[in-house]
Amino acid sequence: MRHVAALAGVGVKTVSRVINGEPNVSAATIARVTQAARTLDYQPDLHAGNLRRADGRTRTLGLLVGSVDNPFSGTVHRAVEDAAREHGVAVFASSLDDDRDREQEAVSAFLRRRVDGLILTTVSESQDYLAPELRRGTPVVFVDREPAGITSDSVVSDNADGAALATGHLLKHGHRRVAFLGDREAIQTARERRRGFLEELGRAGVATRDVPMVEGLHDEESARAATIALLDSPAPPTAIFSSQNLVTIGTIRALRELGRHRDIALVSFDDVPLADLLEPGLTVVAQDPQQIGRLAAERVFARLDGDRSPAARTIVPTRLIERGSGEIRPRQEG
Amino acid sequence: MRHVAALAGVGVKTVSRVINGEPNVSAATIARVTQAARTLDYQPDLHAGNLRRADGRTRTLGLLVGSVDNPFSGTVHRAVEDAAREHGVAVFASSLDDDRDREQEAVSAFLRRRVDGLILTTVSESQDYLAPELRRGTPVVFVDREPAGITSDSVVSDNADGAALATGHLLKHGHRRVAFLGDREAIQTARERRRGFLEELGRAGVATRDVPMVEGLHDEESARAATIALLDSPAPPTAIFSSQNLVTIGTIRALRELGRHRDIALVSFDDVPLADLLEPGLTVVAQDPQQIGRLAAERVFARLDGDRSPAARTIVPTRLIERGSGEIRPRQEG
DNA sequence: GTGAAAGCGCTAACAT
DNA sequence: ATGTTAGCGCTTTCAC
Repeated sequence: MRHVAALAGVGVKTVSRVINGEPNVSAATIARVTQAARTLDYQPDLHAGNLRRADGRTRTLGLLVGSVDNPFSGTVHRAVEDAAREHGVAVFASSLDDDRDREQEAVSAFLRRRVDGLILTTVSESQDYLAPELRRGTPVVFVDREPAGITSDSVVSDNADGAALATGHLLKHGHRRVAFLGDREAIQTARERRRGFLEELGRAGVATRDVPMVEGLHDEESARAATIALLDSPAPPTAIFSSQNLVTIGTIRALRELGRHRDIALVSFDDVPLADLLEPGLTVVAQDPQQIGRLAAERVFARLDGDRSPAARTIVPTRLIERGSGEIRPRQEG
Repeated sequence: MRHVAALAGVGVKTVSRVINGEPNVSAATIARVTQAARTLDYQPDLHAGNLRRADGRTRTLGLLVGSVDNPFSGTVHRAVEDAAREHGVAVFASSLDDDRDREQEAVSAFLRRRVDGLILTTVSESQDYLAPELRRGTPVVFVDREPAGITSDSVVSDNADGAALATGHLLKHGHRRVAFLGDREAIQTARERRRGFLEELGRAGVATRDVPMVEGLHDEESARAATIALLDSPAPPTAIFSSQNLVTIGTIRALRELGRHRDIALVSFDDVPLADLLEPGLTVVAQDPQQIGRLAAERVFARLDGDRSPAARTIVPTRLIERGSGEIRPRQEG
């Protein structure tokens, strides 16, 4: 900046004024400074400025998602990016991998870089370590999963409701033996989905001891193995509710291998790419990751703009999409 | 930091030493400072430090990919993140959307934030605007597409070769009328894929005037419409080579709609999720986005570690995966 | 083993 | 309309 000032024959503050579009600079000076900056390929150092700037904003935001190569996360990320771009804000993205250490590490990396706001998917038991940061006024919005041990904004799907929707759909099609393939119990959304599933069965008067449940599934392979074991058991289910997209894919593979994909009903929580092109098409309870990302980002920016209203829990509705697999009726025995 | 120093009853420099794990501090002092930092929830400001630090590294990297919600980009991103994490480096991710303005905007945003290195997918005609930055010593690695108007490292798939592979596969299965569904000509990889396609046809002695080609396809819908028009034409193809994943999906939808998915052969450049679960399975020339991301990141870190070797073009091989759709033979007329 | 002073690139506050 | 001075939170250099 000093060099630019020298070349343009003005003081540094004038350069600063031109760069930041502040008033009270003559057109001629603006031109000279702009020209000098161009000649020297000057790029203002945002961080140096923020050190002194009144609002101390880095125009940077930290985003922690399940994994940047997971389609759900990707859509959330994209929505956040779009909102951030409108505000001239860049986004740091990290993958959680449902690993507590990664969560700590990522948050700490964000904080050391003085992000203006945080959008987080978490796995740790409590996010109370964020309390000091919240007190400092940094907006933190939790996405996909709600926070624990702390109060802050969150944007989540209605997991219990969506699971009930899926379960009810299977019951409506005549199933009584509906299996539940769940993720790890440590994951809040997994517990919510199980709750929705069980409550819906309860309302229908299905004895839960008749309900095959497998939990702790976290990837395709474990889900595939669990499905095979389930169908090989003495009292196999006629329908499956799989509570997460990776699990769903494993389940589909297992059903294909066993040649049962046309007679075992399947509803997935979470949409998967190309679900409509499978045969049968995959019936899902779809979340709306685009909306989740957008609302979370809007929340952050509203907070940064001074919104001091109490922390809010925003619920993004899920939607049942019938594509075939969920409308299969049980063979005879029903 | 001043507060921590005061609380611990030491000078600021000592705090600095403790934070950065520098030698010459007594164990007792380290303990006192660490304790004080914890009590005050002190987070060192990385940027303030970098202002003065000798190497001036922000431990930050800028990544520009097609779109963060595209599976190819997501995998590249994830590989870059993993490599970056090992180096304590955070990554800014942005989406290009094949838009020149976004390219400029993103690069400029990265530069203003003083990233240590850049990993870029580009669309502009020339990246010569990066020359000053390169001279300054910032490592820039181009991924997926090679740079123009500038010399720098790149990591790309062998597009022409992959296209030839796909085309040869179709010819081998008896096809003579193979259609080409291409992306915009402005995109370097699109041109390379077309070249590989045409060269392979040439080697087989197929007259190129018999080759139906549609270019400028950029999304599912345009590809779907193009496929329908193609099959409705007086001399429809018996096989299709689709040169990009979104285009492939549009093509599959069209073939399904027309009920031709079991008699028109299809090979896709780029894998798509669940391609093996479609019926017929989708034959693809798969790229290796994980490898592309990893190699690009390694290149950046090698440069940051002082590697001054000439700019290199790293080619990541593609691989033909037979899954059914590419092995369909032409009906009679062949 | 520790601290004081200077300065990184910038902006705030107050000149002029 | 423009320049000067101080200082943001840190690391450097050098002294103790």
